[in-house]
Amino acid sequence: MKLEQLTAPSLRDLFVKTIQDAIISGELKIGEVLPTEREFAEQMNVSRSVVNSGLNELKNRGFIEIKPRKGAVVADYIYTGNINTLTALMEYRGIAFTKESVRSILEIRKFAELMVVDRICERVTEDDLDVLGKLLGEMAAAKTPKEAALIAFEFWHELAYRSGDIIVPLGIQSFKAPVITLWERYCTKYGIHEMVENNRQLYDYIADRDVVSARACVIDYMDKSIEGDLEIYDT
Amino acid sequence: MKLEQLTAPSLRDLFVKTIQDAIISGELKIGEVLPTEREFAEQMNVSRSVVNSGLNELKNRGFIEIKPRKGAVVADYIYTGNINTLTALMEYRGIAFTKESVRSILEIRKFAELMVVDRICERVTEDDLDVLGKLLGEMAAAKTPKEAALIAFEFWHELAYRSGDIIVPLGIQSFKAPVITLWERYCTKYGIHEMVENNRQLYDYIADRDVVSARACVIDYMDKSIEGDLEIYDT
DNA sequence: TGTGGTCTGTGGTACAACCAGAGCCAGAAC
DNA sequence: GTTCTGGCTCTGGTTGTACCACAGACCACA
Repeated sequence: MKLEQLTAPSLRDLFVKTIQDAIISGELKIGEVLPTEREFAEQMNVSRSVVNSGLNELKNRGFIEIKPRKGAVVADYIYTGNINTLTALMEYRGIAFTKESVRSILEIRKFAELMVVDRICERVTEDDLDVLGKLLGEMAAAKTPKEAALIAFEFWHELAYRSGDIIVPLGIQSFKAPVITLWERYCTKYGIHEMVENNRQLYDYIADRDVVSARACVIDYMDKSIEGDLEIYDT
Repeated sequence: MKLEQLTAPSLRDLFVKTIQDAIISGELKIGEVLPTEREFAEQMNVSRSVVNSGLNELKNRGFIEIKPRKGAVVADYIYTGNINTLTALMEYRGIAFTKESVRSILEIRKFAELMVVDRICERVTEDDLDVLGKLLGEMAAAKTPKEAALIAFEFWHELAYRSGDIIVPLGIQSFKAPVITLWERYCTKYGIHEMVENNRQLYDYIADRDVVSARACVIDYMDKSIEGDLEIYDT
């Protein structure tokens, strides 16, 4: 008998998901005034803490605006939102990401990757190559696209961390969820092997301290993603 | 008699600031195990809610790692951190940002600004120009560098929002605090007028739908910031 | 030897109570 | 009639408290 794991979501998370879905789906419209915390608490049969904490989370994600002692309204989240909003939008099953959105994310990633490559080629050590090589091995051995995408992200983040730049790894970490989602879809469509090969080639150029080829390699496979393979994200 | 405003910071914020400063200053070292929540609560004479909530905030900022039912340890925040960490680091008075860090942030900004300019020149409307023009006016009328920097950020964010791209404004919003800090320092050194003129010129090119000149304008003043004016950030 | 029970201490969660401020309005002051 | 003061009510903000599940150590016993 195969037993599945049981997990009990917290009331707070349930509350956040309920309201967030209502906002993304359009059931709650931009500018609409939300019930007060006490009304939420009473009607949903939870304590005010759950509601207060949940509304604050929704504020962090850019979905609502809270005016102390006045109330909360649904925000224009493309305007007020941030990276967390993007993550939430990408995880929302119902939303269809357009070609243009995916293009933007990939262009940002291309830019970040080039910044990293420029810096790491100048200073890469044997220790760095050792760690990165092991990640490549793990990536190749990954069984599911999700697992492979996660390791690919770690590979990228490790590159950034070891590039010596302070800012870039912090920025990259913020884009974690959206980027993993995109690479997961990429692997599902084209197979893990393709992604591993791209990274392995980049690794080889970095090992040779060959900035020019490494840059060309990044530009090549990111442009390929951007220009040629966008149709898979249209679903 | 002139009365100054009184504001009472919450216990939670005080707690977060205390621990965060200890981590950034190096008083608490990476890998060091923190006291338990109950120990914190007892010794600092606050309730566990304050400590629990504060530790979670520190986790969000990438400064600690919480292992449920085991304890919390100080994280390698350049590795685990995100945009929030960057914001916290920049707001920490004691830290000296290196030329390289500032260069990274400005390069990211340059890239983002170019993405925005490309898109908005194709689709800018009279309504857009109206709103942007008003912001320019407010920027010129700003009395303090802080105020001017805030409006400059709004101008940039408004540009991104009206460019029609969904991702870029979300990304820009995430970089809000660091970018404002940098522009504030820029204004303090060179005066508000300089910044306003840069933005006004960009505005004019956008109004003319002149992508090439607008791009050149951005590259010009961002490179000037990056290459020439970095010494002001070394303090 | 190892299995399962129990106890202790941890962070996770939820609830209740109190706080300060915004808005409204009756009624005093003029 | 107008102004404005003081208090009342409702809001979100904050904090103290209670209970939960789980990790780990320990132990009794088969």
